[in-house]
Amino acid sequence: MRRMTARPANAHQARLLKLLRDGGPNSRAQLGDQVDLSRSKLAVEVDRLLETGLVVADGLAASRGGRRSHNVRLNPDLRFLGVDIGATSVDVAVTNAELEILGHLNQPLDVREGPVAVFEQVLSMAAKLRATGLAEGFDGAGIGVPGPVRFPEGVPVAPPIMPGWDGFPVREALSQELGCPVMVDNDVNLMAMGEQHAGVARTVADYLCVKIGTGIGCGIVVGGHVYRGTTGSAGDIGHIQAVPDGRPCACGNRGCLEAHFSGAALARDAVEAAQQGLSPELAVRLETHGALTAADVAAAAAAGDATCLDLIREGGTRTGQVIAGLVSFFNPGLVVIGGGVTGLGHTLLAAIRTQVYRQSLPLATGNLPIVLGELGPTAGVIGGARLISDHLFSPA
Amino acid sequence: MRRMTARPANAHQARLLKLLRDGGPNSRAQLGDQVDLSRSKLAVEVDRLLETGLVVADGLAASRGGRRSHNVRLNPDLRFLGVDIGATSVDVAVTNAELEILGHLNQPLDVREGPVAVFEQVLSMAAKLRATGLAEGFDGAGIGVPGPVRFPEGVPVAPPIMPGWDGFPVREALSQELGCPVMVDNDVNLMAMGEQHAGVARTVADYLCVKIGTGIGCGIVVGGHVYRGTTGSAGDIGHIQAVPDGRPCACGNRGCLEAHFSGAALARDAVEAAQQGLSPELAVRLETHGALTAADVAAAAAAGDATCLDLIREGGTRTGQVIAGLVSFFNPGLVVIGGGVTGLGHTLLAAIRTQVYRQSLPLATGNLPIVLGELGPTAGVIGGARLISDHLFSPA
DNA sequence: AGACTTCTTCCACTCTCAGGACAAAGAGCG
DNA sequence: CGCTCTTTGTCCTGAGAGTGGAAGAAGTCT
Repeated sequence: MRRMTARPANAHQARLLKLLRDGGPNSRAQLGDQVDLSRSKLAVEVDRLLETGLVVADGLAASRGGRRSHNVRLNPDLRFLGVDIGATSVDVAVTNAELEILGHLNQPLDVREGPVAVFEQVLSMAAKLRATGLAEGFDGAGIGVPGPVRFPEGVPVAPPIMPGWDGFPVREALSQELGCPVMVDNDVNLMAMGEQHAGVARTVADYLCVKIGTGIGCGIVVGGHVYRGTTGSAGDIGHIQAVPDGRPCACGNRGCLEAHFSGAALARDAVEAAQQGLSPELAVRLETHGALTAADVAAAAAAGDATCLDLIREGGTRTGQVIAGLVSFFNPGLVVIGGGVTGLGHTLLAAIRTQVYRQSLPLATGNLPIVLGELGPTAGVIGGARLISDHLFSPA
Repeated sequence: MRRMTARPANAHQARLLKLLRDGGPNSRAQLGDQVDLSRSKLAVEVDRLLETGLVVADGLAASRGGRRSHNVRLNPDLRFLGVDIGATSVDVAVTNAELEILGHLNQPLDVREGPVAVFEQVLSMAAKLRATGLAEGFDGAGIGVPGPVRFPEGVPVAPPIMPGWDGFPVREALSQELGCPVMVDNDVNLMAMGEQHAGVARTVADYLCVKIGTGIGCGIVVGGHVYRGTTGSAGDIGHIQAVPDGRPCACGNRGCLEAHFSGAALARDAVEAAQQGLSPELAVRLETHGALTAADVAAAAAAGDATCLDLIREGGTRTGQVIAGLVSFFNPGLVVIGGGVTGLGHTLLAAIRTQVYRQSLPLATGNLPIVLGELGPTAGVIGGARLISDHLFSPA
């Protein structure tokens, strides 16, 4: 199939495309209820969208008491690629234009191997998905990388954990390889967009999305839009000081949140605890696997290991301290916790909640839900699809 | 004179009004260079604005090489009132439609005397300004209060330092008394708007404005607009924990920034230092005035008093710690320090800068100016005028 | 079967707006 | 002073956007 290259010609068409993306197949009449255009105008714009091929007819809608309406929907052959490059693994998924995941692959992969190796992997995963018949090509791709990005150009800038990526033209390179438009963003922002599109944050305009993985980051959504900051490093909360004169951090300071709690820090703590004989559970796991990860701590904690529970609680408290400050500052309507360590689940969440509700003022916390992300590993890839669809469904 | 009640009829007119407000008298041709409208369309809209009386003809412009253009400007009889209610004093100023201050009064006043007493004072100050012939009435007023505000209604919500104000319909009451439209906001947000309109922040879209007065607050500007948070308490950074297990704070927690550094805390520290004989300079002042304020500390520090310099430095360091966290999180393009304690000047600024540049990541601080506000006590009242003019110069 | 709803199409009419033509008013130059 | 060139303001026409009414098509419900 030839790929779509059409773009909406005006704001009305863009609006309609987004309604169809978020609401699925819809009748003209239903669309009319949502957009405040005259019937005639609406018909004209829908017809033009049909001409472009972005939208296709989709049979008859159920009657709402009178004549049945003709449904329209986004072209079911449209395909977006969502790519979430993490520090230690990569997710690649194919979605349709309604951002439903049609196929999803996950592979361990060290981002430090550099852009060339990573792209090779990503492209081969994309090819594999294509080979299953899910897609003949892609109409757009949204990529997340674990570091700050100069958003308009889609280029990582000074990413601490991605040696070799600084200044690499990710957007341009992948656009060439995939032959479709590409947008690049921070992985945390992608997760925030994903949870906003299909997860817990569907109804709030201002919220924070804290991702605790190998590192810690925070997606900031203001008025429904991701806020990226002046240089694209907004939300980089891993290096906020959580413990005065605390542990040394890779960044050169001491007491950074990330040094005290993150996937990496937790793994270190777990090994230490195992070696000191504080946790027989962990010691066994260390023996068998040769290494420990956050998942081991989660499993041990689930089995009732006191040391692991303590580790989680202390990490949650540290994280809660930092989040409490952010809540006072930003006064969000929701805080979402996500990322690799969500396996730690409600023990972690409870510790964070306790600390935030204790430290922030009642006016800010009064009606503030703090919840786990709903989408898990799919948040990032859905966010990627959302990112590129927002771009493509805007007037050129 | 009868007060103006006209409002722009569409977005084009609103745009033109704001250009005239920010750029002063302007020729039609110059306006045309800025708004991307055809000459005919522009002429129509300008004519309509002239009809409403919001805009008046203003003679001929200088030639730009051809026929001279007819200037237009905002009606010079328009008057806005800017009111900045602080914890211990109130500022009232009259501006024209270009937000130039025509008259300014300042009086000490304890906000805890309650809304009725404070409004009496404010209204009498406004009357005094009117009596000087600066204004025959007001076309709008912008009010700042030292606490969180439910912005759409203009009502303070649970303000910690304003007993008796909770839920008081400030906007409605003052609108009645003044007989003109009124908008109410947090005093810190007003300062942020003032510095953005006429101060150091004219050219940045995303910045933070930290006001250190009796308390500490932070104005947040995202994309040129003040961000107020879900419940209107965004920027309330005074109760972020700066010192673990630090001093007890009025809010019930320990170690809040405000408990360690603010106008109030500094005064307490100064009295203590004087009584312990650590600072002869302060002791003398305490003797003569019976009390000490931040201004005394500033004066003593300027005279070289080591204890005072230390107090300021330590306070700056605490503040810098918190700001460093906010900078990492928000990645602003500028940080402005203002409020009553700016008298402490560059000693304070240096301490804050040192701490921020040390603790935040280079990507966020790389090109981050941290500067003192330019407008001093006029920032708030200019911000007030700006607030109401933004409202009135928007389509109804 | 008939009355009522809902949806779609068609059409006439209004409004907006851009851009060209032209006149008015100035600058610069010889 | 006269000429040319530039800039500004005004007028006009035509294209396109958009509204709302009317009528027909396709349902439901009694």
